[in-house]
Amino acid sequence: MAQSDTVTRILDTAEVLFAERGFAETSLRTITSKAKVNLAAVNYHFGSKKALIQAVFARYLDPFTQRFHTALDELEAHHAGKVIPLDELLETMAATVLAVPAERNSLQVFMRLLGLAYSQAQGHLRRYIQRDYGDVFTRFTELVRQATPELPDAERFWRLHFMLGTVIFTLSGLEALRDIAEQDYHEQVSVKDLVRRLRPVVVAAMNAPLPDQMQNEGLHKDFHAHSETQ
Amino acid sequence: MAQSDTVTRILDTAEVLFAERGFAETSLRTITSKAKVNLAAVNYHFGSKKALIQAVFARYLDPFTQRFHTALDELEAHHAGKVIPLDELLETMAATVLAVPAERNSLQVFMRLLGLAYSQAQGHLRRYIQRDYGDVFTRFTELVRQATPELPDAERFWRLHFMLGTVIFTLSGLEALRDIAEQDYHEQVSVKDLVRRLRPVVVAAMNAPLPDQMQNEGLHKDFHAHSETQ
Amino acid sequence: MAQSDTVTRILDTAEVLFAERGFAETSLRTITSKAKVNLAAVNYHFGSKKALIQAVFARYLDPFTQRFHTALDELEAHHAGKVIPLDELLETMAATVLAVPAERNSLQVFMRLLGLAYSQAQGHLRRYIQRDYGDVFTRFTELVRQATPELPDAERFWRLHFMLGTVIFTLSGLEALRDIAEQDYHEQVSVKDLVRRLRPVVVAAMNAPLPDQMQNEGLHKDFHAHSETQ
Amino acid sequence: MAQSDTVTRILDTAEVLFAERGFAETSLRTITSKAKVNLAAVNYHFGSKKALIQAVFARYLDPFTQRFHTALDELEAHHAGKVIPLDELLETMAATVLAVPAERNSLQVFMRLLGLAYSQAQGHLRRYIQRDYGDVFTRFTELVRQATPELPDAERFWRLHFMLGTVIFTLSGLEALRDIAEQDYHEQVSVKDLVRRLRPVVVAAMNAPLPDQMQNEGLHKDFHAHSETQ
DNA sequence: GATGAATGAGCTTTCATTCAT
DNA sequence: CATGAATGAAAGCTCATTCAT
Repeated sequence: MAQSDTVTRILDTAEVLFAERGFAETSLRTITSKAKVNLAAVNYHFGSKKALIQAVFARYLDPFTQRFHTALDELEAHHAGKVIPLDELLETMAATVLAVPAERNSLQVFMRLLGLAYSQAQGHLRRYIQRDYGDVFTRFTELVRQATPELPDAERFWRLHFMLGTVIFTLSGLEALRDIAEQDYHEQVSVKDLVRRLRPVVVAAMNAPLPDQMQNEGLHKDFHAHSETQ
Repeated sequence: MAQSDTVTRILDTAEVLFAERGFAETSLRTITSKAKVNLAAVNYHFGSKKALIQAVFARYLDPFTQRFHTALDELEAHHAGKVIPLDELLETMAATVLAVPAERNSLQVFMRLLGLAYSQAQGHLRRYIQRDYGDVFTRFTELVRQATPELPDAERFWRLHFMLGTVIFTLSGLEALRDIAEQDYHEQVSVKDLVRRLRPVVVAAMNAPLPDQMQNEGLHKDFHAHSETQ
Repeated sequence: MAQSDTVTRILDTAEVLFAERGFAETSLRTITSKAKVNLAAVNYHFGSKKALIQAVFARYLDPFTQRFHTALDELEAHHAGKVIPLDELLETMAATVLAVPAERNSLQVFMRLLGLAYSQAQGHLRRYIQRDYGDVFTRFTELVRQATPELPDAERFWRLHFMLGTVIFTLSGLEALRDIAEQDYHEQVSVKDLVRRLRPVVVAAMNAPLPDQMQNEGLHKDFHAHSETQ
Repeated sequence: MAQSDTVTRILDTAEVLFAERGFAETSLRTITSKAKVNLAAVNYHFGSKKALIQAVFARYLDPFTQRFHTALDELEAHHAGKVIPLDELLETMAATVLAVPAERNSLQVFMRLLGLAYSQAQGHLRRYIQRDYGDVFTRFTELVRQATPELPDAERFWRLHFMLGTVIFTLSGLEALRDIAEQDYHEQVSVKDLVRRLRPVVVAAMNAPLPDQMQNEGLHKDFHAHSETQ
């Protein structure tokens, strides 16, 4: 068996299993036996389980960042120094996200990885992503800034993360939600359907009116009546 | 040591550790040694690790569902059979969510737990929550339906989950995001600030225009140009 | 709940479970939960699991030894100093064995317990039985000795145990064997049937000719041809 | 350390310990520490404790069935279609049983396993033996049938099991009985001695006169006087 | 007299990793 | 280059027993 074969099969199998069960719940034994490679092959080729996780991630993020940079280059060239409209930015990102995954399930893997990267407080994954792939996000954020000049910086930061949450949560939990939706509405949803549904929502969210200034807490009593300071 | 003491200490410790690391990554040994109780105490009081996880959820969800039912009762009484506006529904929910956690950090813990419950595809947790706590969500969803009569049912379902993703992602990753925001915008964000920011976004998202009908995939080529069927 | 009630229920439950699964495979938890008594009740009433096991035995062996002594008294009185024939001794024993158990199945339970007591080599049970109930067996053995004067002592010892094996094995595995017999021969067997079948076999076995003296191993080659020294 | 070494040492050690204490009373920790192999080695090589037990068994039964088939082949060839006398069948079986074990104690293991296989009502072991090794016993039983044409089928079935009980009980409890015999009769008994003693007993038992027909229960009152219906 | 709570020891099994070949 | 064997650590869980009330 050629090396590339072994490595690829490990990655393919790991990707699917990670998406199905999570990282801790997926053992190397399960991966290697399903991939029909030797148990020691993961450690041999990747060094450790953690490195395998990052390799699974890299196989996604490397082409993504490359394509995304290229797509943003084209977009900037096309608009020739003028501001790029928000919806075009979002559509470009969506198109790139959808363009990358070659196999079934892997978009979900990607989203789940992103979700974990954010939610795990200790976060070796977050640092790893920030370090290796932070540039393209910074570039994208800057373009969004130019497209929404009226938004205060902090507000934009939060709204981008609100939307990141929407997308990651929806796509990483896709399987579960799809089950429920199918059961309740007899509707077969594809990722494309979801992205179509997401577009107007994300645009509307980004363009929502600014919140009231919080001049005095007392004025918002019905909303925050029982909340404690956290 | 009184029973309630041991049980409470296990729950308190487990809650924090689960939220920090996830369920699989948190061993009973870690929980019990940190809680300074005997290792066998978890199995004695809860029966299994799985049952402990559900007990951690129950401690949040039981008072939540109770309060939420009460709050919805009051809201319905106040509106006397007429349709309750969407923003009042959302504010009621937000107020209830904020009212439940009694200790510091626990809103974040709760949200992180909810996020985990959704993202674990095999989902004994999801089934458990659906079974034991589904009623109040069904009731809430029905009220939202009356408040948004123009939305198709499926669309409403997805938008509610989009917003659920926004809220869960933001609040569960609060610590990490707070760090970044503070670093970049020198802004101290509280949960209240976030909720204030969330309100117009959520309302706008729910009221966003309907997506274009997907009559023909070819028509949306700039959006889906490179995507494969998933 | 009266004490006797608790004690009796523990004994009743333990007896059945021990017979079904063996001693080590039956936990106090299983016993107490099935008997619907407190987990600590066994230790409270009996002191330890080992003591419970012995109590289960005592409940059978105490009345057995008492009745057996009485029956042997009567037999000796009836024969007035003369030798008691072997078949009368055996029938007396059989009758006593059958007379003891009061409930359904409990003869089988008793036999299974006896079998366990013998087969467990470390044998605190064997010592316990020997110590507390050895007398009546010694008395019986002596009477058998008088009834079979031609048998060397060692030979008699072994043949008695051979027959003990026959009886214990057959009666303790009664359920399984009954299934097979019923399936193959469409025959409903009762304990009485078995005892009827056992009688001529046991008598013939006890009266079998003495084995050849083992003067030289080479003379018995067809029998021991391939055996090693053990 | 070569694989065969580790596997063999585990089997050798397990065999002895199982025979000494039983299965449930023998922990993998005890086995592996005594065999001086890693605790995980049992699960690595055998998969589970249950599989180890069956492997211990198989190491005995595989050569036994093979040899026994061969020996019966030879016996049939020698008698050229004519009926094989009972004592030759029994001696052939005894010789095969004794020929197999390579190490000390393993005959006892074998017998104890057989005893357990029969006495455990739920019986995963009995099913396993029946499935994998039933053929040779069926063949043997048929030859015994031809050798004892005068015996009713049911009677033969029961007598074979009576004798099976004798053999299993005696040999599986050998250690205990040996202790007693040594103490009482100052006699060193070997397995060979026992087999020599067993031969005439078994033959006599198989050839014992048929029991009285049970025409009327009342006629056997002295035998069953005190017995209840079971 | 009886029990719910608690405990320390030990169980089988699985883990990621390493090693010798 | 690759792998079967092996390993130390740790996992979840069950055990008989004890203790405070």
